[in-house]
Amino acid sequence: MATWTVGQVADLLGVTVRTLHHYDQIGLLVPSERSTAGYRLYTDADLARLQQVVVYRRLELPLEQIRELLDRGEGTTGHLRRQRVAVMSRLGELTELVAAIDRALEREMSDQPATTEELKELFGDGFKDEYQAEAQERWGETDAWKQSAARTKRYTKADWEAVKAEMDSVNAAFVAALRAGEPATSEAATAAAESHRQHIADRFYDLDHEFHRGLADMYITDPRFTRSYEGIEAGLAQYVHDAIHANSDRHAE
Amino acid sequence: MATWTVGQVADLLGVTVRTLHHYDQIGLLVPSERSTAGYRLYTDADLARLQQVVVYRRLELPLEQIRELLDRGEGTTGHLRRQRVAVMSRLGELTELVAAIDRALEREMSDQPATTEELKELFGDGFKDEYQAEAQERWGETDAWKQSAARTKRYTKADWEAVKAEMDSVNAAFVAALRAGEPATSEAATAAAESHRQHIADRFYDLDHEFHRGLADMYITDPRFTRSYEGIEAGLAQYVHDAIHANSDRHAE
DNA sequence: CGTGCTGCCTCACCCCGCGTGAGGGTCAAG
DNA sequence: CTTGACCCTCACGCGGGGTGAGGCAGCACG
Repeated sequence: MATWTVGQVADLLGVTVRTLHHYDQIGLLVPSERSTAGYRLYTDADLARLQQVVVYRRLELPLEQIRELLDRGEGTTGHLRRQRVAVMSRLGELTELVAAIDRALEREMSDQPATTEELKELFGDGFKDEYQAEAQERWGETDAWKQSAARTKRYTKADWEAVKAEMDSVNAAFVAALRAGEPATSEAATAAAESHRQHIADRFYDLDHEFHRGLADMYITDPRFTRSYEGIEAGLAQYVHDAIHANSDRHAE
Repeated sequence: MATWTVGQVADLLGVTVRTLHHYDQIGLLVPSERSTAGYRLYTDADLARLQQVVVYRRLELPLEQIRELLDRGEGTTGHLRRQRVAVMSRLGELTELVAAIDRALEREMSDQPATTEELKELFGDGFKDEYQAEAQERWGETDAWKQSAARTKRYTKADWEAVKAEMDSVNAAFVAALRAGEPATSEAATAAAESHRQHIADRFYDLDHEFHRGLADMYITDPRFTRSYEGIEAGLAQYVHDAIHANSDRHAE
């Protein structure tokens, strides 16, 4: 038996028949064959693909993105690595949440009934104050941090807009390279990485190629960075990370 | 200023105005007041409730369930504790997933092309084979495990159905008590716990009150158990856990 | 040969948790 | 007295399917 029908596939991989219909309809998983009666017939290859879909879906990636990922057609390993990064990022978020709950519990225990101000601090969007505090904790003593603080202090609204625009264009370059299927070691990708480095060096703090690597690593280990890159394009965090390392390799020669 | 408008609340807790409208519409969070012009006005208490909603929502509970939970009328601490348990459980699930991905990566690295069978084994529904194997690893040497294996080996399909029916009725008792708002230390809840113990003692292995506590702990630490209880009713895992401990306390006197 | 039964097909509506307008009132500052 | 920024309601859209309805396909049993 070289092919399976919907019901068999459904049992095998733990999805519903309706799901298979849906995936067929949106073109995510079109069975390679049909019987004369119109029955969907899935091959081994189809099953392998479905398996990938199922795993990616566990990460709650939109089906559209899953399709792009799978159609980018790199080995399974690339997908798996990306998945790992994504899940780790979610893990990080939840860990943060636990910490927030603990803080709330502690406060509650000590009978401070938690004012509005504190609420915001505890659960707010978790990016602003909390991040600032943590950033300072992590890098407060470093020269880079001080330099960055000094420079940005006098930035006007217009400056910030320019900064954002520059960053957007760098990101766009990364996305373009990624979509074009260029490897992270390609000219396009490493050029984008170099722009990235220069942008930061211009706007925030001196940044050599070695330090740039550290930043790259953070992009895939800190959930907040990962999330913001993944929000732009699936797999982008990992790609940017790889491209920066590749660029630093080039400049090390 | 004792009340806030939608926009202020939105900024404060990091939700959108539309979300607040929605919550009002479905009765999840109806602002305590309205201005003469019809503006929604949120009080301190409303904010506290919203904060709970926000946290529960991060756990991806359906809004309907969140409403039930909040209307059950327990203190903030109770909610926070439950939330902690739930988040931890989700963390466990994700950790499992990372482990699964790692296994797949390893296999991929060692150039085993991974057949469908193997994939299924790796990612399958994660409850059947995998659980069996793990269970044996954890308890394979214990008397309880051997006893259970010996007894259940000869169970027929009809036996299994009876077992399931018994378990369902015990669970129904827990749910009824929970819904009625009975505390976990109540007669109803501890009686259900006692039935639970006897059911297992009858069907699987001898189970005294001390060992029963161990089982209870597992219900809130092992994500698979947590998930299956939470799937029946939100908050049930914690409730069953508490009821079992309360019951064991009674019998220890 | 019919009669069930299970499994497959398509078509089409429903659900949740909002996002995103459209069209219009409110309120404080200049 | 206008101009924005904010607020209101109403209503449609979307993703990822669930859940029928109505109708063939294929096999077993009598």
